[in-house]
Formats: sequence, structure tokens, C-alpha cells
Amino acid sequence: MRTSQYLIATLRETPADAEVISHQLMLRAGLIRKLASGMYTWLPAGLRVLHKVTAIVREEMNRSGAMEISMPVVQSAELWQESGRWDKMGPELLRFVDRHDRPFCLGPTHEEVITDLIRNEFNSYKQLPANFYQIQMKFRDERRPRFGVMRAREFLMKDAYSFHINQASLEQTYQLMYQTYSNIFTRLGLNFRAVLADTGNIGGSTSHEFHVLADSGEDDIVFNSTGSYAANIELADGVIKDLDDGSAAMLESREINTGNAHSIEELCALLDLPATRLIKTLIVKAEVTDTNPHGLMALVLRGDQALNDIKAEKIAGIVCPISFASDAEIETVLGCKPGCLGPNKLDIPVVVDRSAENMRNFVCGANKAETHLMDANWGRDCHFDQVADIRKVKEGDLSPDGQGELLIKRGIEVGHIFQLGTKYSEAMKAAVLDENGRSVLMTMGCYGIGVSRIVAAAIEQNHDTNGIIWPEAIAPFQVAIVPLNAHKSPRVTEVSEHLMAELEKAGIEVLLDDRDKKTSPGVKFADMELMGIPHRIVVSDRGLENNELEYKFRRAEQAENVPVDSIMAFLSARIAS
RNA sequence: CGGAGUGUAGCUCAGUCCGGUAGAGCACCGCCUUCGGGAGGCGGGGGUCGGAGGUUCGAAUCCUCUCACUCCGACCA
Repeated sequence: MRTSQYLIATLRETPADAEVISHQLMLRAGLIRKLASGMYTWLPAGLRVLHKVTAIVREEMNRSGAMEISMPVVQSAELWQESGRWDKMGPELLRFVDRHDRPFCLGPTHEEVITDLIRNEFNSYKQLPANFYQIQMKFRDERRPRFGVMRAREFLMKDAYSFHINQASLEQTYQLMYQTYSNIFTRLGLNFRAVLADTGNIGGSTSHEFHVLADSGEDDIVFNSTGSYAANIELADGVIKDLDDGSAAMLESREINTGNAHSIEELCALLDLPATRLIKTLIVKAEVTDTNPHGLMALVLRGDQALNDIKAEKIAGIVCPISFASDAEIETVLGCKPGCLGPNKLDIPVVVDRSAENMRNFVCGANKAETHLMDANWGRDCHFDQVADIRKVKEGDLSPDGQGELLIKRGIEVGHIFQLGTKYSEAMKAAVLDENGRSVLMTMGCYGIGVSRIVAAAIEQNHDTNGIIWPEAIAPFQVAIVPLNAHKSPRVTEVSEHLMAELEKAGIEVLLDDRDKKTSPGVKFADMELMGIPHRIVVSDRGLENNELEYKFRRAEQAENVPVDSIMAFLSARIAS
């Protein structure tokens, strides 16, 4: 390819409405342009990258034995009503009617369509297991699209759905997909982690997310140094090192005046105690029942620990999404404002985190204005109804498997695999006959990859001040040829053209920067670097006088000279490796 | 959906407070010079100042409404 016949849509300056680096560089390198919020046109160079990612995903999915299909983007409401998600989904599902006033939606995911297909096609256990996938544009009307294609409304996704006669078969395919995903992200050249994940509303028992590590990621992922444990912070478990073992002798408790000190920090300063000696009591909304007429619940943690909302939402009776009780509600029910609350003599359910379960002689609110309880103890002064893990793990906690300490890093979720169970097959009556001629609901799994998001994630992980540094597997071109003074030097032109032809014959993708003499060398260098092309050859009279070409690897500091007649061997060795 | 902000040339922005001929740099077109790190000179094209309404002799500028976009939060199989 020649730049003179290609859309090199590079921008010198950063567009004002791009905040994260991948979004800025995708615009500046001329990969995408915005049509509307969360919707992007892929320009030629960007589409080349997207296609390379797609090709790797497709190859590995095919290798795993999955079958590629293509389902409609537009889906009729009936199926969604049948699964119950038409009402459950909310405005994220973009709905509209056709000319006959029949309701439709743009597919945000395809569980309904695939389940409908398979319940009609499959009759026997002998047809199982089976795994189907597609690579297709999805549409989700996100409340707040952001960061370019990282969180877009229209995005390219690989989604796969597997069908099984039982849980054991599902687990086999699940493992296969786990391995397939690991292969895909390895081939893409990304630094990633597979982590245990929350199954969220989709249900099911087991789920893993695949995260590309990058500081701009939207998720916190937790893992130990040996790699034997990794989880999304939403459900990560960890062991506190300095946990109180509850062996100390109980001291006499007493009320103390703490004035206007309300926060843990203020109390620590006032009492000259570490936060680990304090107890934090949070009041959240709960369902109103006979046993809990106030509709509130107390969540108790050690003073230095933070609440994990996702974990807390799993406690029976808590209102989802979790919300804190207002000051007025707390005062009405507990007779005290927040700031002096404690788990003593509360007539609402009290859930204590394991971090506070065994504490001795702690400080907690006395449920009385400006008053805290010193040297309080469970049983004698305070009570709890239930112990649960509701704590957000911290860096430095011990790994739950006993292997070292936990690290926390930011991650971009690029893949997610689920064991669905029978959620959809039950709702949509998708069954086959087993070997005894009995009708059995199929067990399902589903497996997603954010293909367009991978492009952004790769940039987040691979860039410098000059622009993108593509992993070689997904670069739009492998080699850039930059001729200098081609308009004056027939020899430079000839060598450049010849090299391009040779490389293309060898199946290597080349971009020859043959823009006219008005495009200065500096502009060409800057553009090729901005676009992140991994290998660059400069052809100049100066070099040719010594029979040399200049080679520079995008990641390297320095360029090096290579004899003209060994350039093909030189390049094919580097590109292969 | 709550909070904040921004809309002026393809891009980055000035001009708005204090109403009076629509600006700069880059990009683009032509000619000349230059040619290994975003060159220089001369000449040129390009805008209903997001939209609608209002105030005024006169509105990019003041007022009202509206639309779009961005950020923070909430939300997110």
C-alpha cells in the first residue's frame, strides 16, 4: 500500500473531546472518527487492526471446535418477552417499532435468539455438546458512553453460546473456552489476567473475566504474585494479616464523650488509637418484613476496612442496588445521627464482617449523640446476627489460598465467560431427549469478547509520547518504508519500490510513504510512529552510497544500518520472531 | 438520571465580561525555495459563530428556550 493512495488521516493536535490516551491516539492516528456519542466510523487503518483482531479470535474459536454463525442485529420483542428480559432490561435495550407497529430491539446480546434457534434444531442428547459463535456489531444504549471505542454504544463483539446435556459437559467446554481465551490474548500480544468474576444478573455458578492490565482500566483486579489466585475486586477474598484473634481479656467498657468527632479519622486522632481498634457501622436499606419492620440493616466492619457493595448485595434482605439510609431515617429508627452509631442495642439486623468478628476491646458508637463506647466487646456490649464477607480486600492482604500477598491493579475487561446453567433454556423451554427418552433442559454457557475494545486496550497498554506501539500481531502494517528525497533520486525510488514489491511477495504488509516532496521527512517519521507501525525502513541517498538501508524497530531507541542485499533476510527474521 | 463544563474554519483555540466589518496557528489550493525529525516566502480558498426565538438602529457577544458533545457520579448480560 502507498500513502499517496491511502487515507492517512493523522492529526497533529489532540481533539479536545478525547480524554484517555487510547481514544486520543485512535483519533490522531486516523483509525476512527466519531459519528455520534458512542458510535464510530472505522477508517481504513483502524479497520485493518480490527480485522486482525477478528481474524485471531476467529481462528482460535474455530480451533476450539466452535461453529461460526450470524444472527440478526434486529430482534423481535417476542423472544425477549419470553425470556423475561423485555421488562427487565431497561433503557439500555434500544427499542423501536416497524411499519406494522410491531416492537423490535437492537441486539445487545443474543441468548434469546440462539436459544430459540437451538430449541428448534436440537432434539437429542446426541447433538450435544455444541458451541456456536458470531462476531458482530452489538448495540447497547449505555447511559454514559465514554473513552471512545472502549465503552461505545455500538461495538464489535464475539459472542459464543454452548449447549450441554449436563453440568459436567458444560464445565468441560468452559475449561476449553478458558484456554481458548488465554490463547487469543496471548497471540494478541497483550498483558492480561484471567480473574474470578461476579456472575451479576446473568446468574449461573462460575464466571471468569479476562482483563488487559492498564492504569486507565475501569475495574480493580486482585491477584497474588504466584498467579495462583486472581479475582475481580467485586468478589475477591483476602486474609487480613493483623486480624484480632479475640484472645485478649475483656476490659471494662465505658462511654466517652467524643464531641464532634464522627469519622474514623477524627476518632483515631482524638483517641490516639489506630483504625484497627475501631468499628465502623453502616446503615443500609433492607426489605421490610415481620422480623425487620424498620427496613434497615447494620453492616459492621473494622475501622480501617471498606465496604464491598457487590458482596453486601448478596446478603438476604438487603435492597439492591445497595443504598445507605438517610440521616433522617437513621435518627427516626435508631434515635441517633450517623457518626456515633454502633452495633449495641440495635433493634435492626446486624451483619458483621469477618474483619470485626473477633475483635476485643474495640471502640464503637454508643448510639447517643457525641458519645462512643470504649473497650466494647461482642456478647457483653454488642451483638450481631450474622457473619459475612462484606469487605473490600486491600493490597497487602494475604492471598486466600495461602500463596503470598495480594496485589491490586487496574484492568480493562476484554473477555467474560459464564456458566449459565438452565436460566434461558428453562425460560424458553429448550430441551432435548436424553438416553432414556426423557426431556431434559439443556445446560448453557456463554462467552464474550469485546473485539473493538481490544483495539483500545492494546493502545492503553502499548504507547509512548510519539504514539501507538502496536503488538506486531495486530499492527495495521508490519513495515513502513520511508524514502527520502525520492523526487530527486531515481535510485531511492527504485530501491523503495523494489523493496515493497519483494516484501509484499513474501506476504508482508507494507506501507510505502510516497507522499510528494511537500511532505517533509519529519512529517513522515512522525506519522509512521503515530500509527505505530512496528518496523521502519528509511531509504536515502546517504545510506545507498554505502549500500545500506536504515532499520528501526518501533520500540527501539536507536536505528541501525543494514546492507541493502541482506534486508529481506534481516526483516523476515525480525518479523517472524 | 443528578452534578459540572464546552459548542466560533478540517484541527487547536482567541474574541463574549464591556454589542459596532469574523480572527490566529496548523491543515488545504497555487507558485518559488528547502529536503534526515511535524521547513520558509508570496498569493489564495474556507464560517448563516450549534439551533430557534427575543431585546436593540445594530447580537458570536445580552435574555429565554432548545439541541449536541465531554467530564465526575450513579448505572452497566
